[in-house]
Amino acid sequence: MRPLFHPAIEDVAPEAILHALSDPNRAAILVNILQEGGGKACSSVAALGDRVIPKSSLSNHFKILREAGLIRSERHGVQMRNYLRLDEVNARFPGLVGAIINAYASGVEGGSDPSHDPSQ
Amino acid sequence: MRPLFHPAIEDVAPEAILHALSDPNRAAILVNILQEGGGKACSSVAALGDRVIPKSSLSNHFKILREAGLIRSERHGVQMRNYLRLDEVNARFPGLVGAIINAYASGVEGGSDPSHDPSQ
DNA sequence: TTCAATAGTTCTATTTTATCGAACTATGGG
DNA sequence: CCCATAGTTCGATAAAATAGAACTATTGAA
Repeated sequence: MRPLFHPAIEDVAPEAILHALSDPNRAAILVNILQEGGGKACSSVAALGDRVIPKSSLSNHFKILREAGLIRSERHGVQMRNYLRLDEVNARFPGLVGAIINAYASGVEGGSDPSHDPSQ
Repeated sequence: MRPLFHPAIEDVAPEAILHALSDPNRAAILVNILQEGGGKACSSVAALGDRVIPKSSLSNHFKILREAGLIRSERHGVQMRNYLRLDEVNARFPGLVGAIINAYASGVEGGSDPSHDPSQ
């Protein structure tokens, strides 16, 4: 099994990030990891909303996030832990990921905090 | 020929915008329109960089931008003029389009003005 | 050390989406 | 009416996403 490719931050392309996050599932995974902070396993996001995602699809989603430069995946024992590369990505593309996360949050995908009204 | 669908701004989804702009050609078209200001015809962006885009593909790109809520297309005589819906989109998703344009600009895709230094 | 369980990856077939040439439609002018 | 221009739609092919099934890696027993 090849050892998981992580692009250097200078090789990360905007289109890859946009493509990765143009899928609401993947955006939700990113937010999920962000909320944890400490490295999330694939299996712990097996369901997003009411939809159960097959693990082959999940694995692919993580791969796309990884190869877009958004996350780093490390094996810890039997499971894989995923960490955001936010600092690097923010240094390269200031405000990009934040604006995307805000955009998704302004819709009504109230996963954790549906108690406010953003912008209007 | 159906009269071109433009979504109401409140129906515009973040994933549609990200998907639309995850294609560098479409991002370049958007920037192109932005630089003009006054309504750009499809045919006037027939080539982006060194690549000539077939008009059926171009038409499709404009359609995707339009249905993502990013542009408005109006027929003026024999041609179609395309206008950004930036104010609306910015009101709904603050900073999103700007961050995306900046991200693309920080790479070296100098389509029309290669005479400057893009940050690093 | 062999076996089983867990966590993910890879393979493969199927579906979905994108691309682009060719044909078509719309508008304006001679 | 006919032609030119500008764009859309159609249709065939190519590329990408989805998800079930099989495989690999790691850990922890027996």
